[in-house]
Amino acid sequence: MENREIARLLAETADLMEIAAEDGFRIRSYRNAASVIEGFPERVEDILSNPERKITEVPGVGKGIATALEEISKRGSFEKRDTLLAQYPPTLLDLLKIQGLGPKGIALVYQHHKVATIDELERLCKEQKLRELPRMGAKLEEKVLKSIAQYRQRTGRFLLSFGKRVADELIPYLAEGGGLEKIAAAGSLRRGKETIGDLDLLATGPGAPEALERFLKHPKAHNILGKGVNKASIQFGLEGLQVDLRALADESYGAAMQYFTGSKEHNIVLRSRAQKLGLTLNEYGLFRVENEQRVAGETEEDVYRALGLEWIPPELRENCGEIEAALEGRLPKLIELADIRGDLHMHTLETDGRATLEEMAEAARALGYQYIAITDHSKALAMANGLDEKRAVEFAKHVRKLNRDGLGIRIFSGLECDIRRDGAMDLAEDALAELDIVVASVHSHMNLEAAEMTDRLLRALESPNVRVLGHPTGRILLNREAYPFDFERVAGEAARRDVYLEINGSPERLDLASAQVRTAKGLGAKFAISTDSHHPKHLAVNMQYGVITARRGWLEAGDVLNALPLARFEKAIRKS
DNA sequence: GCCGTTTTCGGCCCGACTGTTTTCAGTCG
Repeated sequence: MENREIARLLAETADLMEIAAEDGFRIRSYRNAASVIEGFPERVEDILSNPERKITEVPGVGKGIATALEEISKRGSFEKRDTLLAQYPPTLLDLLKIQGLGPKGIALVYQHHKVATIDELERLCKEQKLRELPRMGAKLEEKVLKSIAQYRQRTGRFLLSFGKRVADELIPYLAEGGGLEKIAAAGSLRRGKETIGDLDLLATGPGAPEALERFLKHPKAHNILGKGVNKASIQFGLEGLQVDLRALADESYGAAMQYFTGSKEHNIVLRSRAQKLGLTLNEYGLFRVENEQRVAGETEEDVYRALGLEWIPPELRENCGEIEAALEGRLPKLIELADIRGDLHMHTLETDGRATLEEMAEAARALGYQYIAITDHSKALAMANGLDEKRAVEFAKHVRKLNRDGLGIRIFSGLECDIRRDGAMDLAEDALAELDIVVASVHSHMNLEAAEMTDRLLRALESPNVRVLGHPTGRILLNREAYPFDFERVAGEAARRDVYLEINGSPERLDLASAQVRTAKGLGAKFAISTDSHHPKHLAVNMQYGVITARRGWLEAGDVLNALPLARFEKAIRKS
C-alpha cells in the first residue's frame, strides 16, 4: 500500500475517534502521523519490510502506530479502525464535510436519529428536527442545508492533481503491457481545468486492444462500467473517478486528441469552421464533405493547420477568444515552467511548514531557481505559531546573514502577513519594512458582506510594504467558495499600486482562478505564481499547477514577477 | 499516542466567532 493510502486510513480513524469523543491528544497523534507519512520520502512498506530499519524512525510514529502500520501492511486495516467501524457507519465521515456540524454534532444526530448519510441529514433539517437537539437551532439548519447543496454540486468532481496522479499511475502501467505507440490523457486534465469530472486516456499502436484488457485488470479498477472493441470504462480506486480508455488508429490520433481534449464549446466552433470550409471534423479526422477524403487527423497540428489556424495550446481551448486569436496569428506566447526563476510563498518549521529553511532552499536550488522568499505566517495565525514583530525582524536579520554565507540560492526574507478584519496588517508597518517581501493574505472572517470585504482588501493594498496579495479569493476547491467581493475593483487597485496578485499553485486552491487571471491582466495587473509550499516536495508539484492556471489565464512570462531574473526581480520588489 | 526528559510522566499550537445559551460548547482556522 502506498503512503498516501496509509495516511488516509490513519486520518479517517482520527475522524472516527473524534466522533467517538476520544482523547483529543490521542486523535492528534493519529492525524500527525498521517500527515507525516503522506509527505514521507520513503515508502512505509519498504521500511517495514527492511529488517535493518525501524518504522519508529519516522517522526510521529511510536509503538502504538507502529503496530497499526504493521497490521495495515498485512491486511489493509487495523484493530482500532475496525472497532470504530463496527460502532459507526463509514458514511458518517461524509458528514464531516458539511459545514456547521462537527464531530460532536454528528455524534448527536447519529445517537438521537440514527442519521448517518447526507440524505438523512437533509431530511432531518427539512423536518426541522435538527433544531430540537441541544445547542442547535433554526439558523444551523439553514446553514447545514446550504452546505449540503454545495456539497452535492461538487461531488462527482475531483481535483486536477488527483486526476494527474491517476493518469501518472495508469499510463506507465498500460505502457508496460507493450505494443503501444502513443498513450496520453486528453479531456479537462489536459486543459488543466482546476477540477475534473472524469479522465480520458487515448492509446494507439498494435497493442491497443490488449491495453483495454490490461486496463480492466488494474488492481484499482473497482467497477467496470463498460467494455467494447475500442473503449473501456472503469471506476478507479475508492474515490471512484471514472476513467475511459480509447484504442485508436494511428491516423486518427491527432483528431481524437483534439476531439476528446475539448472543451465542448471550443469544438463546436471548430466544427462549424470546418463546415464553412467544406470540411467535416470528428474524432476520426478532418474530411472533405464532397468525397469523404481525409485531409488531416494524425496530429493535432495538422488538424488545426488544415482549418487555417495555429495550433492552440490545450489550456486555451475554452472558446474564449482563442480561435479568433489563432486565426489572426496572435495567440499569446504562454508562460512555461522553465520561465520560472523563483518561488515567493513557502512555509517552514517556524510556523506550519514541515521542513527547515535550509531544506526548502536546497529543494529550490535543485529545481534550478535563482531565488526564493520564505513567507511564514504572522501572529494572527496563532495555531500555526505565527511570527510577531520581534521574530519577524530577527528573521530578516538571520536571512541577511544567510545570504552573506551563501546557500547557492538567494533567499529573500518574507512574511505571509494576515489581513485583519478591518484590512490592517497583522504586524506593525515598521517591522514589515525590515522584510524583503510581504505577502498579505486573508485567513479569517471570510463571511463578511461583499462591500466590507472589498474595503478590507483595498485597505490591505494601501499598506506600503505589501508586495503580493496572497490567494486573493480564499477559495478551497470542492470545499469552500471564494468570499464575495468586487474583484475587478481590487484587481484594478492592485495594478495601480504595483501589488502583484498571487496565483497560488496549491492544488486545493488554484487561487486566482484562471478566468480571474485573465480579467486582472486586462486591468493591467501583474502576477506572482507561488506554491504556498509546506514541504520541499510541494515546490515542484504546486508550481506546475500554478503555471497551468497562469496559462489558462493567457499569461506570458512578462506578466509574472517570479519569471524575472534575480537582478530585475530585486529591483521590482524594492519599495518606492 | 508521541515525545523528551533536569526520562517513564506530563505536556501536547490557541484564539475568535457563532448561535445557542444564560455562562458556554462547538466549530473553524
